[in-house]
Amino acid sequence: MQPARKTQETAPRQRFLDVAADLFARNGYHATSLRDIARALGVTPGAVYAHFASKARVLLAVYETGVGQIGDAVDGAMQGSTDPWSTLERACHRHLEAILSDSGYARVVIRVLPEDVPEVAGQLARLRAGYEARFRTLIDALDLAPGTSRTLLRFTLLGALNWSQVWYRPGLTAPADIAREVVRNLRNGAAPHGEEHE
Amino acid sequence: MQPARKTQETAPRQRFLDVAADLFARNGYHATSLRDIARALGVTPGAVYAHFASKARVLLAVYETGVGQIGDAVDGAMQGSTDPWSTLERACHRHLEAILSDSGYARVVIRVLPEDVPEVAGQLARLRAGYEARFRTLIDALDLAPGTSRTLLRFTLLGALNWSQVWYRPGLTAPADIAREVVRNLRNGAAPHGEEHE
DNA sequence: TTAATTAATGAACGTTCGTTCATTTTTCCA
DNA sequence: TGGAAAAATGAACGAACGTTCATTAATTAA
Repeated sequence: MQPARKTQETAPRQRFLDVAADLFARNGYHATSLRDIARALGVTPGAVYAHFASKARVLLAVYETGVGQIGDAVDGAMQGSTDPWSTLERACHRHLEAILSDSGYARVVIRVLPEDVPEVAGQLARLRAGYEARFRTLIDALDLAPGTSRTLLRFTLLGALNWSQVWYRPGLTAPADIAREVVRNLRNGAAPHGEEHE
Repeated sequence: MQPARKTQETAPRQRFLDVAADLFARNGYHATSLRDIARALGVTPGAVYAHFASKARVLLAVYETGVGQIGDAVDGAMQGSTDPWSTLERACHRHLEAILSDSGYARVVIRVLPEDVPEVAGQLARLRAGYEARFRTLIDALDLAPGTSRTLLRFTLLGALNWSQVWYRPGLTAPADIAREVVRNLRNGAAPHGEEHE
């Protein structure tokens, strides 16, 4: 018989990742030291190296989990086919919830830019791109006015959503409401309906 | 006779600011050391302190210039009254040109977040807010569909514009084209005209 | 219970950081 | 041209950084 999966194999590693995700999300990568992470766990700085080869690898592991979390959330919004705009709105809702949540994992993916950490920049960028591909799919499914650039629409949407990390404070408009209005504006415009300029 | 304005009074200080703006914009605040700045000028680290009290003060000075540059650019777009949407588009065009330009000053204002530098966070935030007030004015002048949140529209627009720092590469769509399409999408929507969902 | 494996220690390493300061060099105006 | 003011030097400071490693403690499997 195969030995049962080792119990709690990843438990201590997990604890490191949890606090690293939180600190990276809250203070950024460069402003967070390994000593900060160790201190938050009541542990010595050297302990990190029993689980990770370097600080950059810690970030990479956080990124992987973060992309997984937010990717799963958006995937959940994509299945169960209603019309493409509603699907997009649901995906935006999930995306916002993730990047504004208490969990640091997803927040790190938006807050820390790949080029901030050259040692793993390529891998971070690939993870990010893999996630964002979902929005390419979502937008490809839309019926758009002729001449509309889907690429620019994607960037516009992601920018509008991700920038919320800069201004959002809990207690303001809920993520669901933000998603609804952003998508509505991008779909039908904020100008009064019926008005068209020549 | 008043003494002529001291010739080049600000010349050396200016040179420090120029390279600091460039490095802060390119690599971020924490990833840029005073030694990097000094090295780029062929000068000793201590030389910085003949002009600035601390690294944070260097950033603050860069921020002030940056907010001034981008503010002037947008102010220029706001006078000469055409219709409010065209004015907004021109302002977005200027905003994009500034934050994607070769000059680091304006880029720093978008790239470096106030809370990244606690020593001067309040002052940075105030400078930022003073600049962004222009967009409040611009959006207040728009005729909008009932129920549209002007605040959220402003955040959406600024997010869409500012996020371009993450994806924009020279040679892609020009700032003028980006501004035109972003504003068009937010005004009339990306969906085919005439289509409305129930 | 014991042996092997995993986790963490604690001290230190070399480096870099922001910063200080007495001294020297450069610049500018009278 | 001389003297004041501005600018930069160069060496050093203490602190913090990421990282290493022989050693000890804790956990797990047989």
